[in-house]
Amino acid sequence: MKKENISDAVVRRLPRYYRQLTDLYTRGVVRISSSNLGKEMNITASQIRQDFSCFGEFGQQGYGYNVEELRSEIGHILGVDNNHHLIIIGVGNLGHAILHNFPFSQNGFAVDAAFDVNPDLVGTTICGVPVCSMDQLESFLAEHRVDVALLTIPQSVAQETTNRLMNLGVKGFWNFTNIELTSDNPDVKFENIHFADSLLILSYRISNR
Amino acid sequence: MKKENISDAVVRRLPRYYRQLTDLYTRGVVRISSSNLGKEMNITASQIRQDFSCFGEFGQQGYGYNVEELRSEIGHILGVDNNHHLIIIGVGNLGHAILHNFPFSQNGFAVDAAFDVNPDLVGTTICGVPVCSMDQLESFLAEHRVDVALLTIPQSVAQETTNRLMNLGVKGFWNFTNIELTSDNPDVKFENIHFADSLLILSYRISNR
DNA sequence: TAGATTGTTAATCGATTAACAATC
DNA sequence: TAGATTGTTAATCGATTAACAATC
Repeated sequence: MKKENISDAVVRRLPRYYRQLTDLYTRGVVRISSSNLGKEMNITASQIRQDFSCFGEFGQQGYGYNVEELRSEIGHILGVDNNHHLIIIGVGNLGHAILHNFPFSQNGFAVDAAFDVNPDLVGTTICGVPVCSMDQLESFLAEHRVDVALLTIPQSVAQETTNRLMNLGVKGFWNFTNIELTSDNPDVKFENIHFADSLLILSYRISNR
Repeated sequence: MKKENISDAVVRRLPRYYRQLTDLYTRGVVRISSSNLGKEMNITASQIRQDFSCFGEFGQQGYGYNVEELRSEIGHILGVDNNHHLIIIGVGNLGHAILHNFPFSQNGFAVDAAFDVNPDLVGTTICGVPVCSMDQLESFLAEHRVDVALLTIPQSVAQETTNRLMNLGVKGFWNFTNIELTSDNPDVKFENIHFADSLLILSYRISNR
């Protein structure tokens, strides 16, 4: 159990472990060894044991890992039981779609409000989430703890809106705009969904044989 | 100029270079050195030169890189001028949003058709793209070349639909469902947008200090 | 020419894999 | 107990960084 210096590569594998273990759990599998888990996921058993050992000792020699317990441990590491609070900035087509489809609560997030500049939307409620005016950001954040802002706004206002939210204390940004956001506060974390980058990577792969 | 064994890490950086160079180009910047590009992108100059040198010699000693030319070279490597053809499988909220918002043509893709099981949608046209029945997949693919299928369908049918499309010759899958798709044909390429994984990575980062 | 900057080779660093003693 | 499988240390592999001769 080291707990220090967890590499980015390890962290990026955790959600996939969590997904696989959830799947095993719902299939009724009680225990699994690193080598069998590796076979299912196309990962070496070594890597799996190495990854888990960054966070603790979750297995038992001669037995392997208890699926339910390991799933819960990894969920805990990922913070799914932290009851995070999220707001949505920008309720266009994409914001709408995510609000409708994405299982926020399953991933430990509560969506407290959405914000948009469109006066036709302000005052309405979408999937139980009230849509507020962007002018209300300051007053809302004065009263509510917000851990993550989901950004589905035009590129042109993305960085300035991020700055505004950072000044109001928001530390996590789930960025769906296709630009790189920056902060000089190292406590502020960005996670990007760059659609275009993803499609271009696929484009590369199908273009070269 | 090696051209063999381009690592995944390098490929995943290419779209970001492309984005940055597009930005520089629209800002009217004519030339840039690896060290200045590195400063803007928070990457070492070494890495930039190493990355580019996988594909050719695009710079000039004492001068640096011509922005317009380098941008065009990287675009070419990514295949943006290959006129790829794409179909959308599943026109729910997310499929709709992507169809409305995503600049396919800017990234070298033409959207030829969308497919859905919902009879209310079949026969309509969304953003100039005809929505067809899933039953028409076979006949459509018999007549049209399709390079990529964008999947925004329920998890429960994702792998079987993928198999069906692979049998019809589709080699690229842009997967928005939150499961891992597999193929035993090594020519078939998957690129995933795993929303939940992304949010959980952010959840981890904001949970641990 | 002198200064700047490339492309590439060599050195370093970090991540993955292999091996194995510990132990359930 | 014997077999299985962990957690961890050591070995290997690959990716990033540094250095520098080549040259515009």
